[in-house]
Amino acid sequence: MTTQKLMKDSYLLEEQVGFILRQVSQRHAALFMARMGEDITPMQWAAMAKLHEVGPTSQNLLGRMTAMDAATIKGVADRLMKREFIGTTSDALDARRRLIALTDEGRAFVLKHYDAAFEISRETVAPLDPDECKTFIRLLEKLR
Amino acid sequence: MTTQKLMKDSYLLEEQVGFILRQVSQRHAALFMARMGEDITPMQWAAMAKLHEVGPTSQNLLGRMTAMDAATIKGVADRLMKREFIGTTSDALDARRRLIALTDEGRAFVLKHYDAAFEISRETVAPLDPDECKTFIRLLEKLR
DNA sequence: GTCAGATCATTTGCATACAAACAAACGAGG
DNA sequence: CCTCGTTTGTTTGTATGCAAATGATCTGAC
Repeated sequence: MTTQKLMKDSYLLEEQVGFILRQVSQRHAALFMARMGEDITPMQWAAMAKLHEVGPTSQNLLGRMTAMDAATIKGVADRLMKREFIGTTSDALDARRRLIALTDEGRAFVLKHYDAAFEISRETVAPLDPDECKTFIRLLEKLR
Repeated sequence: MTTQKLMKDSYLLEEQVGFILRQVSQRHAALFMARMGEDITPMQWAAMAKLHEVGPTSQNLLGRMTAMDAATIKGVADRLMKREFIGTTSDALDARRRLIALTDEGRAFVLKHYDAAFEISRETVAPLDPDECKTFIRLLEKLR
């Protein structure tokens, strides 16, 4: 008889999935900053890319589509508004809503940075070969 | 002759690895909050777990070991100090350094929450079967 | 020994994040 | 038509997260 199974492994921070996730996110953010950091932040880009994808929407809905809560999307929208990348219109059907839409300048910005955005995604998974990449994305999607 | 390869896929936010990474991190944070949110934040836990692992260290070094920059670890350390989970001693060999160490209360806190911390890591990868989990961790580590 | 370059800790400024609380407006059921 | 339970947008407060600048200190090359 040994003490097998009675002894638990130590809790090593480096081995915890949450910690590794954080480091990978940090690396992704660094890649983003290197390519587009002069021009825009990751969250502001996400909001504009989604707006470009789906067209005008309410602020809260845009937040839900970009995984930002109401308080967070408010700040992001305010900063995009200040730069005149987006504009608002009142909704005739719902007095609470403000429709958010890309301005011409905002649309031009998205198109100009389209390739860089693709490249950031590619760089992020560059350490993986194509098969590994497919597997990784598939498993990652199961965890969201 | 067709136009194959001339047409690029659209940039869909949902498909970008950075966006999925963010959602998985959000889910992990939610699991953390559900289990330990009343007691501590993820970053404060990371700092204490690392201190428990390696013993007393300087603030900057602790930051490096927990993937926090100097400004971030400062705030985390201040809040842990206020709760008296950690304490500081001056370093006889280097007047710039302040050695940070767990207090008895801090050490007791870590031990008390050890199991919950393990459980959070397990829950995070629960949607994967054991083989998938091994593969996922292995690939994730290649991206950090 | 001294001095330039590195390290440690701190501070400021800006940009997320999210819980909690609110007022205004909507919508369905009675 | 009224009311109760949502939804929308906003604000406040706390906690990261990181760039950049600063002052104090250390360290290695000369």
